[in-house]
Amino acid sequence: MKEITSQQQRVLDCIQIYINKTGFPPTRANICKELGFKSPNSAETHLRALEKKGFISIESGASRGISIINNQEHTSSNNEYPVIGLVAAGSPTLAEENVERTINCPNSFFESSFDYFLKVKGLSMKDAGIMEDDLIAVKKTTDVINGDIVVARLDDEVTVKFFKRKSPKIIELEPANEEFENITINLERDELHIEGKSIGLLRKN
Amino acid sequence: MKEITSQQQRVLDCIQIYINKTGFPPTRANICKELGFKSPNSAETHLRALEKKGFISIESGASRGISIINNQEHTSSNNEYPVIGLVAAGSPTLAEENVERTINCPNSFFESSFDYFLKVKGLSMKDAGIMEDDLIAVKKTTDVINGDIVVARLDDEVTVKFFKRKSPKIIELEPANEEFENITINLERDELHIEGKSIGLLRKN
DNA sequence: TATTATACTGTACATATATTCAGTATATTT
DNA sequence: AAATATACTGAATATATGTACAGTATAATA
Repeated sequence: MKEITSQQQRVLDCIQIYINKTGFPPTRANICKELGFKSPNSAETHLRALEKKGFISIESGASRGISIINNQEHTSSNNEYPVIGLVAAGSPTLAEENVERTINCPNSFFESSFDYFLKVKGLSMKDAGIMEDDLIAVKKTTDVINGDIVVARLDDEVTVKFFKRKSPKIIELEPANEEFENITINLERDELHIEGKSIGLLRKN
Repeated sequence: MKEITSQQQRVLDCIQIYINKTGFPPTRANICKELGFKSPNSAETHLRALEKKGFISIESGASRGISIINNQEHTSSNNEYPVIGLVAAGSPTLAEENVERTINCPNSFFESSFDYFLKVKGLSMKDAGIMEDDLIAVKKTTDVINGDIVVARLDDEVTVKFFKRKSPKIIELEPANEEFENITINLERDELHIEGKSIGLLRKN
């Protein structure tokens, strides 16, 4: 996609504003009136340039047949995010049988992007404000630092805990509840999988 | 707004689907083709009926000048919800100076509709999983029952607590933290305002 | 019983609209 | 120096489109 010129940006903005205001795209004449052009061909050539550069698509022959092409990243569109039950055994996969339902949520809802909601079982993180059946927004990543709330898997056991690296080979998974004990992992002996980290929380009363 | 008929619903759906697919509304002829009508006037009369009942608006003379009117409640559209800081004194009004920012969120995000997010100060509800700076989704209502987490105001002091009615005249506001004490209110002496109740919670790590 | 709303077909037409062609001018690229 | 992209005016036109008019038919309402 080539660079957009400032005039073309004005035209593109004009189209978006017109759609927001009326619910349907403008005609060439509408654009001319909005931007002060005196010939419909002024709008036409700009539209063709925008189409060529991939910012809009034009349905040939159709009146008001302009649609703005959303380049995924930038827009604040919504997605259906899967809700996965935290089963005591097994990796929290996105396989269909593990998806309880989905939640529609803006892509940029939390500070960072995320991949799924995990439904929390138990109260091992209660002092961190994570209660039973809360949904934590999980970002799939292994890039975690001390203090992160991580979704960790030891063999087939999945838990949500604070991450703390004690030494290059020793990691501790700390609960936020006096009644639970730290889990110490020696990476030379035990296999630890970091499935992701929590970047937000959702609770529906 | 009168009842919509099943055929009118088909036409309305057709319009929405057409917009989703193409980015602009259909013509009469488009609707006829989609629904199998043989006369453009079939679409026209349905459109006029939908307009009369308030489901759409039609811009006279404009081609494809149809826009669907969102009747707030029903649609799964998004809204900007204000985030209000829990100031120790004063009612949590939606006045501009109290709105820290807004959060875009589907209208049907929580089980019930709600009016604003309240940013929580302090840890008086920590055992209920409500931590400092958490955002609780507040529905403006005075219709609360025992066990509800309510936003209550005593004079100018606003707090979030469990609601418990002890007797017709006595209400207790219970914190969820051993270090805090119950607040007992005698409605004959003290003035209690229930600003709303919490119907959900949002935390951004 | 008359009226109104719903649900269509079919024809006709004014006008709303996309789109082409002919120019002018400037800036950038090859 | 030639070609291409940008940024317009102005006029012309085929067609896309809204919309009115004339019918038919059924069901609900006053």
